[in-house]
Amino acid sequence: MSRTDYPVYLQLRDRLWEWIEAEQLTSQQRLPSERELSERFHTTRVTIRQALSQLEAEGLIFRSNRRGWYITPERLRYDPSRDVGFNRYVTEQGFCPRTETLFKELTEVPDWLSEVSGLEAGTPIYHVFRRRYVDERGLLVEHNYINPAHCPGLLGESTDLSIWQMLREKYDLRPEHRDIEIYPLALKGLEAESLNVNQGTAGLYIQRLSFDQGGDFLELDREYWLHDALKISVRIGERD
Amino acid sequence: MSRTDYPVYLQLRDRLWEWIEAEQLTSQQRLPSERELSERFHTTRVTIRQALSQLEAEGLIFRSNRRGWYITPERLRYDPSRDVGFNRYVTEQGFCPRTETLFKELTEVPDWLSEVSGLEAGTPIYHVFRRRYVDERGLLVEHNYINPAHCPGLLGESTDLSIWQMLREKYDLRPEHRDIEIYPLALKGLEAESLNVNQGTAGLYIQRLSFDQGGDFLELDREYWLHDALKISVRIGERD
DNA sequence: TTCATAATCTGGTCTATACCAGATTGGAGC
DNA sequence: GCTCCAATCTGGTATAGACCAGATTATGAA
Repeated sequence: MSRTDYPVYLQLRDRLWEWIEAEQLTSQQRLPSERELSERFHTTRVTIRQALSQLEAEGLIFRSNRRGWYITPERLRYDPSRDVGFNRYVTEQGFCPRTETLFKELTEVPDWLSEVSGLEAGTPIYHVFRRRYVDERGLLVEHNYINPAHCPGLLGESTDLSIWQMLREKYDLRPEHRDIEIYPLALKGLEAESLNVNQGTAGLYIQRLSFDQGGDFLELDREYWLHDALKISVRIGERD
Repeated sequence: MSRTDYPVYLQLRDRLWEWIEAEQLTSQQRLPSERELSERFHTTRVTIRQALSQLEAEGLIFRSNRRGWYITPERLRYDPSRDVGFNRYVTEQGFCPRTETLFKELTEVPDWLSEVSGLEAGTPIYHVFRRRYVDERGLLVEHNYINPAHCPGLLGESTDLSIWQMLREKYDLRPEHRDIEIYPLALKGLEAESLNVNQGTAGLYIQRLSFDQGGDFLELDREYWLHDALKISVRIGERD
């Protein structure tokens, strides 16, 4: 016996879920168009969109701008406390990674970065902006702000692979401690455009601030992930 | 010069933001009703709701069911790697905490818990379900599954304070290592109802699986937070 | 004053429709 | 086969209503 006073769009959400399971749709497969679905389920496009938005919030489906709705791939497991490069841990999980460098520049430390890093505002800083894909779906964009005092000439290197691997192998740099911040936010502006999603799409923000043994600022990493793309997984302890 | 091809609801989002700043609205203050806003900004309720939803996604405002829109309080900082009780770290940040135990029971280990904990399915397990407030806004609900082998009679104690403090002081239990998982999800079912939010509201899921020195399962913690309620903040390193 | 009830206000849901812009597709011409 | 362009398909945006249910407030009786 189902609750009859349940709103239509929630009933549709459940029916769509069941329909997707029954059809055995899998990762990256496309759903029928909204107009077709609204006919099939005897409702309007507005209401079917409400139901689809629910499934989107739950991470079952995602939208590709003006192309349609698709089944969301499995979440990527991610441990921000470790230094394993993106390409490596994506590959280890059986997916195909890709990184695009959207731009890189030598610029000046802005005020907000000065506050968290301890660097003096106006001094030089490397800034790299990259987009990362898994199985050809763009999952995140990332800003890296790197202290050039410890790695002169970094921008001449390729930034399509792990920056930390490069810092380690070329400049013998490794972080001594890190301040990590994580919180949900809405993707907007440059980040939303770069990921080709609508303004206000749910996302997850991950920030990592790395310092060396002497307490010097090494690097700031600001990642903007799609909300359905990852599952953070950390093991604490097993030491002392 | 503003982009004229910008959708109305995004212009409204920005104008609402500016209006809120100009009015100096602060934490927990109420916005005018949607009907009033749609008149004031010369648009329809549907469109104003789109703009409000954007600000909600950004965490600037939140809705209280059929009561209105309110300014979101500052995010709570939270470090899931530490054992500081909820009441303590909320108080330390200048807020007022409150915890309600919605129910507690002695039940049997379900299959999914058996898989992650190593306990045999069907064996007894304590289950506590609580709701936590900050400044009288319900921010999260939490399920605790506790291994009764290590703390007999736990349910007789009050669970409105820190469970870990009790485990530490009464039963001399402390976790040796933890597996933590964090990801965004949609609040639905029991969790949405308990927090008095609409089905599909954006949330953040935090799971902590704790084991003692011998590798025995101690406790599983499943927290469902409002997406705009917290900022996870962890320091890694400064050891070895 | 207290308490129940009625009126009112609020966001939540839903219909039916229209047009837009970007993405894709199909066909004409080379 | 190829390129280019037009037709078509897609989701995205917007209007103008309507009614509902829960929350709040005003009212009036005890």
